[in-house]
Amino acid sequence: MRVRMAPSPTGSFHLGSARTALYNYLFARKTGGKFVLRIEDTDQKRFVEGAEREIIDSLDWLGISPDEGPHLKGDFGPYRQTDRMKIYREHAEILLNSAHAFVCFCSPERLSQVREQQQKRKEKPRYDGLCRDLGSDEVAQRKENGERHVVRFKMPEDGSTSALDHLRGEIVTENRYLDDYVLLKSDGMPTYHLAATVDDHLMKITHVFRGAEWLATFPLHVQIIRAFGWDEPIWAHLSVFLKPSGKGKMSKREAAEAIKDGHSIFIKDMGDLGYTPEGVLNWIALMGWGVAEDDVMSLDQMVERFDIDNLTPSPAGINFAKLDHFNGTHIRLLSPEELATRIKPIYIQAGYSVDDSTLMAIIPLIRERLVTLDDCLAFGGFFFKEKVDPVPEELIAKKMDAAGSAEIARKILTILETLPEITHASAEEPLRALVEELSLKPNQVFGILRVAITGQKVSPPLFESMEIIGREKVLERVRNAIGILGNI
RNA sequence: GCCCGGGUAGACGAACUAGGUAAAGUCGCCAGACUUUCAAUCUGGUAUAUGCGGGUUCGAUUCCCGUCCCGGGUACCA
Repeated sequence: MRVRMAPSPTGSFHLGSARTALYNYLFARKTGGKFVLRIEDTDQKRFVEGAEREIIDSLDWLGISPDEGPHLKGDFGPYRQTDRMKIYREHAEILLNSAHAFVCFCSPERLSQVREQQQKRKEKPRYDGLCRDLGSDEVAQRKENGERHVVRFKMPEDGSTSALDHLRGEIVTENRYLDDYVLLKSDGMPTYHLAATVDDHLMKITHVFRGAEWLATFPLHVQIIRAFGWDEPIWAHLSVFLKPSGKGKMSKREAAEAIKDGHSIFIKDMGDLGYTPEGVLNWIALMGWGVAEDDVMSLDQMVERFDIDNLTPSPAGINFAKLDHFNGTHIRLLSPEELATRIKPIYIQAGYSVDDSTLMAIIPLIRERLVTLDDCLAFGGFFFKEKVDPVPEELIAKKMDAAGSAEIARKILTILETLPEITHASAEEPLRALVEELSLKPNQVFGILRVAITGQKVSPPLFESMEIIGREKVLERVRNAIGILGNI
């Protein structure tokens, strides 16, 4: 089995493309086949520099790299369509010779005029067939004269085209609704329709999983393949992604705004936002794939369970809450060592100097609190700081004033100073005794201490944290807090 | 306008493509347990709905007709 992902380098690699790639990858692995990356760069106007690099990088980041592609070896190259121009011209020639295509000299101006008139008459705009039956002599002559021309597919005028989509079944379209689509543009470049069908055949693609936006020209592609007399691949048109509400597609503006909430539909942003490849993969896998149970899956598990019969044709709303869920779940599935190597760069980038033993020590304290990897800053940044800067007001316990809180802090200090070592085991008992003695809520006493030690109201468990921070710094931070409370 | 898809709780999706009890499971949300904050974990709850209206049928998410909504196409873009 051979499958392919054929993006055009015209913009950022997004969720939809990623899922198409994933399904292709899963199918290839499942069947022991090959996953091919082909760059469809025939549209020079929309070409974006660096987009191909981003596609490859995104695939690598996700861990679903292709087996063949422009950056890899392979027996079916070249894998970039602009490097295959000769092939397309030859194949256009074949269709011309078999009368499945014709040369068309109509100017864009004439075509838009025709369209206008058709629309005025409430007809469907389509090519009016002026050049459909030009004699070969005339064609040769006009070409000789240097007239600009394209090659169009000669769509049968009668009958209908039946195409089989694996997810939807038979899709029947009457040929009179189909157009004489352009195959070769006047600049010599092929259109998608020619290039993709030719390449899929030459690259021996057996299954085409592509976006549902191709459904409209699906009959055309089937027609082209039949005109060549080739075997068809199995087709599956994957549903589109909708905005979170499930109503309508996400606009460019909405996509840009998602970033402000820490979300993105672009794979290149995922790492920076603290998402893991495992989480993202699991998330997109389940948009359009009905998995009955145990839906937390590793890539290997997905390969094992993937089945194109379980794919759904209906559109799926993008649900970022679910991404958070899968991300957190996969973070907790990581080994402590693996998690450490992933968050270490985040601390370093934030300017902390990180020693590995402290890092390993805090992993058990923060791992189940992380939704995204960069949450490690919020939950564990204070471990690596020389000193913390509590917000004065936050040091004041509930239902108490600054003086009262300072008083408690002093009592805490006294207790901690008597301890030769501050550990979970040694500190908990005396501090709880203090809570009893003052008849306060644990929350009040520990709250003061928490803010003093960590500089924040929400943190990993207190006693374990103090143990890691060490006696010296703990005492210093408590004294500092007492000072702050005294100045309020 | 026309053509082609899609429409099951707030979201994803089950109910195997011969019409036979519709909503399993996941996320979210709410509550409880645990508790030192936040989580994690466990338990319970939440949502009466097959877009809508007809028809065929003993019986319709499934078949037929009409209609609405969403998406794609209607390009020398992919």
